[in-house]
Amino acid sequence: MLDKSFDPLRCEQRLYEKWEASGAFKPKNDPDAQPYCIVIPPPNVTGSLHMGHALNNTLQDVLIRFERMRGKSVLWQVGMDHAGIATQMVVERQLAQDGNQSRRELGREAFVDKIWEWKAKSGGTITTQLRRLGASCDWTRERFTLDEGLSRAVRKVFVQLYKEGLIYRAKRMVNWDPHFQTAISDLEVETREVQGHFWHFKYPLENGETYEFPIKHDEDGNPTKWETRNYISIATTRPETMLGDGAVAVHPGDARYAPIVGKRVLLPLADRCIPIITDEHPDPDFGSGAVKITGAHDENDYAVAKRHDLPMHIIMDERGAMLASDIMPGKYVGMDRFTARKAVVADIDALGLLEKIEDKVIQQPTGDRSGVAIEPMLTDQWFVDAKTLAQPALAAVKDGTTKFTPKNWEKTYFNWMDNIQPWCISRQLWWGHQIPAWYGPKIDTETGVPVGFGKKIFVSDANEKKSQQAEISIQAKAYYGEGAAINFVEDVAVTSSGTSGGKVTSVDLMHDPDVLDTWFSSALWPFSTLGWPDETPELKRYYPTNVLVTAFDIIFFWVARMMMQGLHFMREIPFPNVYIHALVLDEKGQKMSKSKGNTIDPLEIIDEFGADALRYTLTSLAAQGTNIRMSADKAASARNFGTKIWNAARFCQMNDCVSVAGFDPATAQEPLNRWIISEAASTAQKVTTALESYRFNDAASALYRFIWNTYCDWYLELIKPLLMGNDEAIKAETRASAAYAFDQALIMLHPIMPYLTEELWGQIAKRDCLLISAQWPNPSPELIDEAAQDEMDWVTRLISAIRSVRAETNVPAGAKLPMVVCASDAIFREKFTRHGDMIRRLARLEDISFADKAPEGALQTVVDEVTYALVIEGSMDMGAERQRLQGEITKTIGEITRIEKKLGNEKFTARAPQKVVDGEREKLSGYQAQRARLDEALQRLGE
RNA sequence: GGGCGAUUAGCUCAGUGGGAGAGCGCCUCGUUCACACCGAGGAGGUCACUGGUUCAAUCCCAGUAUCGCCCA
Repeated sequence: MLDKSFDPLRCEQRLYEKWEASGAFKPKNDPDAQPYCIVIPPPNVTGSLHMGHALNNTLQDVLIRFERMRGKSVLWQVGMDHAGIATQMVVERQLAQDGNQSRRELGREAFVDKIWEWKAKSGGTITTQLRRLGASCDWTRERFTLDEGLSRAVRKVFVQLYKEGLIYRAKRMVNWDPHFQTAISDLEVETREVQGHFWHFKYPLENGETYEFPIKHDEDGNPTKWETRNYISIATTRPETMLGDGAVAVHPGDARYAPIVGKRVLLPLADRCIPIITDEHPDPDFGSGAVKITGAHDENDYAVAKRHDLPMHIIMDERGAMLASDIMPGKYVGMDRFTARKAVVADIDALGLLEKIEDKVIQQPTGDRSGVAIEPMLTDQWFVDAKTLAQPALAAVKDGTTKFTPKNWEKTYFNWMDNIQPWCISRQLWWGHQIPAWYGPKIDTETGVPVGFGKKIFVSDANEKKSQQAEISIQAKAYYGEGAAINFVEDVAVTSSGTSGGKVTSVDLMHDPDVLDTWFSSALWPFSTLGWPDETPELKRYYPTNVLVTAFDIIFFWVARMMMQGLHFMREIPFPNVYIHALVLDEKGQKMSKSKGNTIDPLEIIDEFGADALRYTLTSLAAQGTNIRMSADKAASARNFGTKIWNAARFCQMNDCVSVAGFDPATAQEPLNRWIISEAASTAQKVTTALESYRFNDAASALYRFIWNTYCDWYLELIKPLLMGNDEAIKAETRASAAYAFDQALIMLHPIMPYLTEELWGQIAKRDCLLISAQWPNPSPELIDEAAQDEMDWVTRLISAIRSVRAETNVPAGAKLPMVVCASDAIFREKFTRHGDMIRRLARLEDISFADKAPEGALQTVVDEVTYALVIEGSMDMGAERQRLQGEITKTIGEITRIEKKLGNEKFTARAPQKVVDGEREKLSGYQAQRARLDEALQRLGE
């Protein structure tokens, strides 16, 4: 006998282990089975399960379990990425807390060892949590982006792209994170609005020169008043950058400054002169119309500086402190950028050159992980020519080879791909794939002498340090000459080279210390995890994968980059479908975030309500194109749904409704049984179609309706009299049908609520296999019996109508009333012979008789043009009954008027489809007949 | 500034060119041997606004308003 209810905490782990041990998580070893593969969007090794993961992985698991039950050979490829910055941050913080040496004190190798230790001990919390969620991924194939195999793929891709000219090293403006002291990609920078200032400075003209600056204008904009100025006014939100100014720019059409263009200003504090130039960049209507140009520290200024060949002074070091150089006044050297900002403002003020300070809301670029202001900096970095790689990726979506669901996300994808920028892939970190490039000096073509360390680059995709150095040595000797001794050094500051007799005798090479962006390896995920660059059977069988399931905020990170790399290296898209699901918000519709403190921990929901409840909630809310507001209340009602199913199973068990081997649902005779079999079949169609088209909420609600509203509320109630009757044949058929329909429900609900369904599956009957491996329903259309559906529809409507009358006229709930059916034809009597017991029981009737007319003073209701009279003892509330009937009549008249008006419109009858017109006529006559019955009923009540 | 989306019952949200739906909440009744994490019944909505297309618009189109998100 089943317990009173399902106990998730007691069952979940046991069931999960059973599934895993059964081998169900591994692809089916059947060459004829159709392959189906999803690669998990790799969670970050430092991460723990949040609601977004819970949704993302629930939906993947629903698809995976569904396709597995459909008999496909299913691979859910799982794994994690190494999350360069995040992981390094976590371990550095931990070292600091434990009072250990810092990263730099420890040295690179020891530090990386520490990270591996950390990973072994604390990394990958999320994989345990995915198990709790019920994710049925193939753990035997779990991968990590820093695995040997995946690292090999990364090196191969890097080297090939380099040789193809699609990866290059260049000095460009990058987003520099002074906290982590590394470059980061555009996508890791978020713009935050902060309260800042606009400082207006005066830059005096060289040698005290003056000019006439217009200060008043007439209506036509012609100047009417001038003042004599010996300075040019500029404004800035980042005063400290003025120390690196290379020019002041004005718009070429700006007449105010025409007299001084080409002259120079004396840059205050720095005491050097910079030119006044013209460029299209300054907006004459904004501020003073003059702009300071700091070519090395601002994206726009960089463009101007390049156009005019201005010097680009790098004024900060990697920590954002002022850098010693010949242009940097000693006073500021070593000052943090924000300290320097204050100092510069104070010093300018002291010189009397601070014109004014305005408050201003600044769009501050901020590191999404560090939270500090990002500094645009001119540095040497590696870049991917994303524009070129984007072209095939763009085309594949344009021509429908890869489809987005919902489709409108394609626009977002196009928009980003069309405006794609070179992708900065080098990171000044230690945790990650070290860039497989080695630097050496370039041979001067004139003198034959090695010059300019770093100007010559060698690459190798070999796997071991030794073989890399061997390969690089061969390349180096080919370049520097066979006689050159090749030394590998660790520090760029100590490189040397030797020459003798015009030949290179020795040369130092250095491995690039930087690592690649984590996303560089994640982009290879759909094929690197399947074994590439080896031609493994998995790669052959499962690439392209079937669908990528992810949230929209990751379209740029994953989808776009996986598309680019997949197409380039596999010559084929990585997935034909991209399903973009909702974001999970809190109850108030706000993004969940730790800083806001409004997160809902999925594990807490699992602890309280069970994994199934969480999964059902998320699935039922996963409507396309909308976001999800999560709350514990919603999980509670999903839990209640589970309890309902559990108790239906208990009922079946108590009544010996156990699935019968070899039972053919098509042979059922009883309309009631034929009906529930029909309903199960049409539910199967709905759920299958819904899951095939990623309409998860439709699948969930179809199952909810079938199980709760159809099976529990009606079917189980209706079979009670049959099960208590004496007809053994009917009882047997009913038991078998009840068990069959329930099994169907369990099977179809399994992908969404795997634990509870598996537990019931095992408990209520002897089975050949676990539910996870059971076969998905593929009901033949002949199981759908419209006549049975119509008949049971009538039964349920009649019962509802009688219950409604009873409740509205305050008939005591327990009272059993006799009912008179005001119809006498044989077919009708026969219906009651078949279903009388059920109707009597559910409508609480004592006895059903037939007559032409309703008896005086009875409650009456009309269903399908037939009047049913409930005879009650003693006096009833005539007023209430009259009011009730009058209400029904009013409603009916409303319908009649509406349809008559429609049918009275000649254009309608002429132009609307015949089917619609006929339908309306039929409805009209139905309502008219009903109204006649209701009128009679009212009259019979008497005055 | 550009783009996307939303606006339907008290709340959260589905949905459809032809009779407005669910869950939760609310009201009334009920502990009949699956289930009170329940059952029965009920109240509650000019489907944001203004135009247009159509025989017919909550749905399609245009515009307006409000809100949200992404990008600059």
